[in-house]
Amino acid sequence: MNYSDLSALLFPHITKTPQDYFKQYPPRALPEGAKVTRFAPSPTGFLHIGGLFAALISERMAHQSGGVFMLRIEDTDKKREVQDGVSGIIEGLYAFGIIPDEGFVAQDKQVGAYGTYLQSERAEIYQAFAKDLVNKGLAYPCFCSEQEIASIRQQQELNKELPGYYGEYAHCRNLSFEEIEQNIKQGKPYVLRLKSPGSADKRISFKDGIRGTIEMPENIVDVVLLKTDGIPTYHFAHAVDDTLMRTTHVIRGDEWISSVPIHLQLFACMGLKPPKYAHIAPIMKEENGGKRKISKRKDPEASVTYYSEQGYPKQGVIEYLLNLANSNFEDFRRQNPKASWQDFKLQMNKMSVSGCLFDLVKLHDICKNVIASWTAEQVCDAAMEWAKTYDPELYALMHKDPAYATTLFSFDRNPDKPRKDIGKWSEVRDTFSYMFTPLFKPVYELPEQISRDDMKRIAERYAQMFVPGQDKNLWFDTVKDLAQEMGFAREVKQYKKDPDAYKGHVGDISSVIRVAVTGRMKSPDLHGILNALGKDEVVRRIHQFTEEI
RNA sequence: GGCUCUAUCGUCUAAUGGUUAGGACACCGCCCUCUCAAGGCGGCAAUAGGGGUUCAAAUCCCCUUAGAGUCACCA
Repeated sequence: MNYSDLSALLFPHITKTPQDYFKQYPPRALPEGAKVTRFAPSPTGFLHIGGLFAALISERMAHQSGGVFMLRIEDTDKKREVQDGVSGIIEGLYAFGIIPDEGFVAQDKQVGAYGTYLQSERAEIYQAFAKDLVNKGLAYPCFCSEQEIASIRQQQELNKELPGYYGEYAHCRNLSFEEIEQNIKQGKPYVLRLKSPGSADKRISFKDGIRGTIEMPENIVDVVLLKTDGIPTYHFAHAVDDTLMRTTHVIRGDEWISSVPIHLQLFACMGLKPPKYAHIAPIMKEENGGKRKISKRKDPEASVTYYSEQGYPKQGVIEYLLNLANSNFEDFRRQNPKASWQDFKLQMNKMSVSGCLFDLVKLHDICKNVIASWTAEQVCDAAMEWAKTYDPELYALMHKDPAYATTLFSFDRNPDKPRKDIGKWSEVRDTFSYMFTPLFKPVYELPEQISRDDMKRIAERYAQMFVPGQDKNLWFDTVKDLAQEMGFAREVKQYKKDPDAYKGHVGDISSVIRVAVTGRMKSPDLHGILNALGKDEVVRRIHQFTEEI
C-alpha cells in the first residue's frame, strides 16, 4: 500500500506538516531546569477540589522553577460539555489565587504564544500530525461499527483475552487501498487508529515524578486517534499539544497511569520526546467506613464553590492542600509564621502515593490559624468581601460602619496569643450577631447560681456605673467594686477559700453583665464589647434584660 | 477477571536496616483564667496477617488479605 496516497485520500485539505508546527511553536527560551506545566481540564462543570489540587501542584512546580504554567481547555467531548464550564474553572482557579501564565485567563480570553489553548480550535493541527502518521504507515482508518466493536469485545471476554482492537481482531488494519477508497466514496464514517507496533510480551518502564519507576506491559491496542468527527481523543491531543506547547512536566490524576504505555508509544511513533510524568493520587472521602474518590455528584465539598460559599479563606484552603501534598508544610509554617505559602518549596517526590481522605476538621483548624495570623483590618476586609455575596444583610451592617466592624475582629487580637474562634466567614454572623443591634434578638442564657433579683440589681447598678473608654484594668476594678457592693467576692480565689461568706464572685458579676449585653454566657473580651457598643446601647440592653427576665 | 499501584495512631503523615515508632488534627484530663476562644502541661492511640533474608525489619523479598485506579469514538 502506498501510504502517501492513503494520507492524501484521508486528509486532502491538510497541507501543513508537523515540521511547520514545530517552527511555529519553537522551544521556549527558559533557564535550565525551568518546568513548563499545564492544567488541562475539560469544561464539564465546576472546578473540582481534586482539580484545584492538581492545578496547585502544577502551578507550584512551574513557578518554583521559573517556568510557565498554562491553562488548556480540553473540550474534545462535546457531549459532556457544560455551558459556562470554562468560566467555572477559571473563576474557581482565580478564587484561590492560582493564576495561569498562558492559556485561558477569562471565559473568552487567551494569552500566550503557544495557543490556541482550546482543543476544539486545534483540529487542523491534530490532523496534520495524523496525516503524518498515516504517511508513515502508523495509522489507518477503521470503518467498524459500534456493533462490530461490541461483538469483538464479547468474543474476547469469552476467550478471556485482553479486550480491545488489536492484532487479528483489528480487521481494518488489513484493508486494501481500494477498499478504503470505496468506503470513503460511500461516505462511510470512520475513525483513525494507531497501528500499534507494540507486542504483548514486551514491557516498558517509566519514571513517575511522584511514584518512582513503574513497569507495565507495552500497549498493543490500536487506539483511536481521531474520532468520527475528526476531533482527537485525549491520548492523541495530549501527545500533540504537550509537544507543541513545550510542556516539560505532565502532572495529572493517577487515573491516567494505565494510559502511559499508550502515550509513550504515541510519542515514539511520532518520533517525539515524551514529557516527564507525575501522577497525583485522588482526594478521597470516607463512606461507610471505606474510602472512595470524592464525587462531584454526591459531595458538596467536592466543588471548590463550596469553600467559597462557606467562606474558608483561600489561603487556608491552599495551605491545607499544600499540607496534603507535603506534610512538612506544617513545619515550614511553624518556623515561618509570616511567610507566604509561595515561599514553601513543594517537592513532588514527597507526595503521597495513595489517596488521602479530605478532612474538613483539619481544614477548619488550618483556617483558624490563618485568620489568627492576620490583622483585624485584614480579617474584616476578607469577611466583608465574603458577606458581600453570601450574606448581604451582614454586609450592609458591616459596610455601614467599617471601623466598628474592624473593632469586632480586634477583640483579644494581641500578637502573642491571637484569638482563634473563626475558621470561615460564615461563622462571623453567629459569632458577632449581638454586636449588631438589628441582629440582636436575645434568648437569654442565665447563670443558674444567681437569683433573678440579684441579676436585676447587678445589671441595673452596672448601667449606672458604666464609664466607656476606661482602661481595662480600671474597668475591671469597677466590676470588682460592684461585686463587693452586692455581697460577692472581689476575687475568685477569695471566694473559693470561703464560699459561705459570699453570694458568689466577680466572675458572676461579669456573667450577668455579659448576658445582659450579649444574651450569652460566652463571649470574647467583655471590656471590648462594652466599649464598642457604647454607653447608650449598653444601658438600653440592660433595661431590656431586666424587663425580659 | 487482566494489568497497575498502595497498606504506620480515628484522620493527614514522619521515621531511607539500629528511634522508648515522632509530629499535626480530633478526643480526654490538668493548669492559666471574669465566661469563651487561645495558650501551657499531660494522656489515649498505629507499623493489616503470615512466612522468609539479616546480628538487627515499619523499612528488603514472597504469599495472603484489604483498598484504589484502569481496561470507550470520556477526559
